Parts: sequence; structure tokens; C-alpha cells
Amino acid sequence: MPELPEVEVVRRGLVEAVSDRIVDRVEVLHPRPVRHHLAGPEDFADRLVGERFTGASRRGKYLWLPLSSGDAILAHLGMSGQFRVDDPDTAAPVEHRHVRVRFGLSGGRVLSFCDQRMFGGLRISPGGAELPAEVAHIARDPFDPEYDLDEVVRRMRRKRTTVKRALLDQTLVSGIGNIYADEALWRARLHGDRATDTLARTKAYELLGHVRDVMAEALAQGGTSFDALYVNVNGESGYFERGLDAYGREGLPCRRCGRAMVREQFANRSSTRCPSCQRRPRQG
DNA sequence: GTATGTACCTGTTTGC
DNA sequence: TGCAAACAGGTACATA
Repeated sequence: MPELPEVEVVRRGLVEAVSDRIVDRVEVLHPRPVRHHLAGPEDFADRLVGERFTGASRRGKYLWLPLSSGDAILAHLGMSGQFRVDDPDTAAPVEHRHVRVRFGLSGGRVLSFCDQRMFGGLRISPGGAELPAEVAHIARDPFDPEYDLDEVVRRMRRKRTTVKRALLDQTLVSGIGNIYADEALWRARLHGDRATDTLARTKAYELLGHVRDVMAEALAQGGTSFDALYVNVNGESGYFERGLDAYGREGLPCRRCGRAMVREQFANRSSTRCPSCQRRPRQG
């Protein structure tokens, strides 16, 4: 599932692949990924033909492709979204890759938005080249030059919620999903149910430091991959899966203490933790 | 304003 | 063997 490191890998690939290319053809093969473009799939396609890409930007897990008109194509990969860049002659058949939207580019290459589970999507953001209005509510991520760690710690400790919910709150700090939340909690030896307002200031700084570190390490390895659902624009997987200490390790020994890792339900998803290093907080 | 719960999706795995 | 149910989970929206 693409989180910040995976989305950043895709962004870097897109900068190389689409910058200065002109859209000469758009095919919307399934309406769902453009559901947020209220004027409909045909309008989505018509508006983009003739536009020139000027780069690729990101905030948290949102990506956007600024256009020379000042508008942007805003994208979210959701659970299983991928961007692929191919030569038309060598690309795999459309139906084998769940291609939902295809862009013909000047120079002959094809940019495809593929999405098996269709939680992701594309939309046109008018005037959104700099920062789409649709992502204005998303907090800066830990790799953003203007990310304000002190402010995140202050806001986190003021919230009346639990630590894991706070990490996943994209309006507090963006880019973190279930995988890297579990990894950072394991490194910080914290249980996800710990109340944020009982967290010592130094512990909050430590936790957010682990968040940044684990995502930086994942990015350096090209991201994490599961079930080939996440790949870069060339269809290649990252290598960080072997670096995970918590996520997906239910029943395996904790790499710190050897106790078997456990998996628990958490808000319609799951959390994996060490029952010894990450003790459940006392209630009340 | 803030916190929480649910719907949206489909390929794969699990259970009867 | 075959079908149904469970599961994965980020975001938008509804509800409390």
C-alpha cells in the first residue's frame, strides 16, 4: 500500500517521464478513478488534450502533475494505484494491469494510471499547479522543508485521542499509513492505544523521529512492496519489505526481545506489535 | 470543532 | 470441489 516513501518514488519517476511532454490523447477506461471530476470522464479527457506537463509534486500521499496552464492533475494512489510509463509497443495488455486512464504523450510514450481496487483517483484541480485547493487541509509531511516538528508535537499532545490514530491523522502530519505507523510505534516501544495527552514531550519527539527515520530508510530502498500492488513507474518493486520490524510479522519473534508478535484489530484494520516491548497502557 | 464509524472497491485467502 | 464470507486499508462523508 503506497505511503509517503512509495509515493515519493513514483513522483521522482514521473518528473523524469512526463516533464515537458504534451498530452495528445486521453482515454478514460473506467469512470470510477475520475469520480471526483464532477463534470464527468469526457470533460476530464477533453480538458487535458494539448496541455503540457511541467513536473510532479507531492504533499503526504497526494501527488499532482502541474500543467503549463496553471491547472494540475491531482492524483491519489489509494490502496493499489500505480502510474506506469511505457512504450506502446512493449506495454503489457491493458486488461492485465487494470489500466483505468491512459494518456498519450508527445514523443510516443504512454502514461497509464492503473488501479486494481480503485480506491485511488485522478481529478483536475483548477489553478492547482502550485498547491491544489483539494489538498490544502493535508498537513505538511516530515520531508517537507517547512515541516514544523515543534508544532506537530504541541498539537499531538493537545489531542484527545490515541497515538496511532494521531499518526494516521493526515491533518496533523501527513504521509503515514498503517505500515509505517506500526514500524514507528515498534521503534519507540509504544502501544498504539496510548493516549496522546499522556505522552511525555520527549517521547513524542522520539516517536516522530522514528517516523521520519523509517520512512527515509524505506525511501532509500525504493519503498516497500506487497503483492506487487506497489511499483515504481517502470513496474519495479522496492526492497524495504525485508526491513520491516512490525508490520506483517504476526507470530514471528520480536527482533528486540524474541516474544511472538501479535496482531490486534484497530478501527477496521490491524495493528501488529510486540506484547512485551509495547505494553498495553493501563485504562483510565 | 472534534472524534468516531462506515462505505467504497476487488483479488486473494479462509472456512464451511 | 465450490461457493460464500472475510480480509486488506486511505479517504470522504455521515454521525455523535
